[in-house]
Amino acid sequence: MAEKINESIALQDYLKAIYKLAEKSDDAVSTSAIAERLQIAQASVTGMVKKLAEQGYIEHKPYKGVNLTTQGHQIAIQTIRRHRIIELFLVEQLEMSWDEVHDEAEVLEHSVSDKVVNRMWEVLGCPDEDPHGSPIPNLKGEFKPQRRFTLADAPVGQLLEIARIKDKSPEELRYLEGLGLVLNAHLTIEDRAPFQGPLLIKTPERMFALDNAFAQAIWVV
Amino acid sequence: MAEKINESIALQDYLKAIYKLAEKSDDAVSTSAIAERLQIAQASVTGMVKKLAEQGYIEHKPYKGVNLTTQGHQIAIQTIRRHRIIELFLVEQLEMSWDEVHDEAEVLEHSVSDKVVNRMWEVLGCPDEDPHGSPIPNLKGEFKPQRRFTLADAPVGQLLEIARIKDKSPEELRYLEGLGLVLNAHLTIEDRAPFQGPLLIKTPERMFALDNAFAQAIWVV
DNA sequence: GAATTAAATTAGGCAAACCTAATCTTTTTA
DNA sequence: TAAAAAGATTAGGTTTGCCTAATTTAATTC
Repeated sequence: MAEKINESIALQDYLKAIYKLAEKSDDAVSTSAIAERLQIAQASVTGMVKKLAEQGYIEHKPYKGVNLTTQGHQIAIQTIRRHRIIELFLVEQLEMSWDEVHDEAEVLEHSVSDKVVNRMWEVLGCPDEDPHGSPIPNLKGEFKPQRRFTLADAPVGQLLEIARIKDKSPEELRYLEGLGLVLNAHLTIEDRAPFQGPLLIKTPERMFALDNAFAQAIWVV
Repeated sequence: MAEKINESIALQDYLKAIYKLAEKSDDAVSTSAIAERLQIAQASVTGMVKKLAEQGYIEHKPYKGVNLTTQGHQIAIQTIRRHRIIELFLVEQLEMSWDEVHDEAEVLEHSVSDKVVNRMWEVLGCPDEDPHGSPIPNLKGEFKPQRRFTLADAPVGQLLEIARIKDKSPEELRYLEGLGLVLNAHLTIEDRAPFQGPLLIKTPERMFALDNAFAQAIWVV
């Protein structure tokens, strides 16, 4: 008899975190990973996970991890959609800077109504990418399919264009910007060291080494 | 030792409600009035009022009522400023309608950062009035002073311009709109019945009677 | 001025989301 | 494979902001 519960802020944050973690590992998501990402105590996550499972947003196998159900997936995607539209709106319409919009959007994604988000989206011209180059799902929660690699997987010696930089801290973003690694910039991978080693990158301006950790965050076409 | 506490949503709602109630009565504000306005049980209001008083946002004389302190006043004004800027932004930039923006703003005023609100304000051209004609305080919380009356107090037989319509429900706003009573519209009071009775109003289009309750919500220049 | 009514307050509780500490499970390692 | 370490869960507690019911204070009215 208990079904349609509060779509609270916490709920959305958990589902979004699980979605993002699942995206990069493919496995069931561990409670500790969620705790780490949301900066919440493990025990609290266990408790919340239990509730979310009871209410049908996720599946939970104790000691094994969690997976989103269709219902949970839908909410996660919609939350991400909101987030990205808000980011883009702040950058394009309010002329805010790339590295300050993430935190704003993190708050607003929970309080802006669908109506307002959709108006923003229309005003922006119904884009399918946000300022980091991340895809924006459409109204039905579908992403526009794209063929992309991270720098860590992309072919050596080929001209590439940066299509996306996954969430990084403002400091890291500024570092990358300093190197000329921004959305739509062009570059070539000259060499890649083995064992997850650094990459040798050439841009129109210069040549430099990039740690593999960063390479995994940069998507190219 | 307990001083700078959470500037929570509830806090802002209470201070704003007290501000608005004080504005129209001049007296200390009763807990029941707050309860009525916020749709919260009286006992809950008493409890909250106690906390707000302890923390220095209001002064509370038990059984007598409350008044804002300078600190509480400041927060109330800033919350109202946010509200009005958001409303205006939604109307002007997102082309939303007059009667749907209030509820949106009611939520967003608590989560939009000062930085974003100020960018909105600049994009709007630093206005000093919102779409209802209500004044928007500037960054320091000062209102631009204005000489205005409600229809209930305005002189008979003189050409008036509507400068403000105080918060009314969407239904009521639509009723007024149907009569041609919108922001900046012109009209004349032909006659006013005694004992808080109805007014006889003439607009360029027609002539009609208006209940005194509505007259008190309409400000004119 | 005593009795009724209205308004405000106290008392005791609840739900959401956290937390810490203690107790399992599971995995790793010697 | 037994012991140690890592990860997950349970148990019990906190804070915020709300609720209902009971009580107290103030204002009205007969």
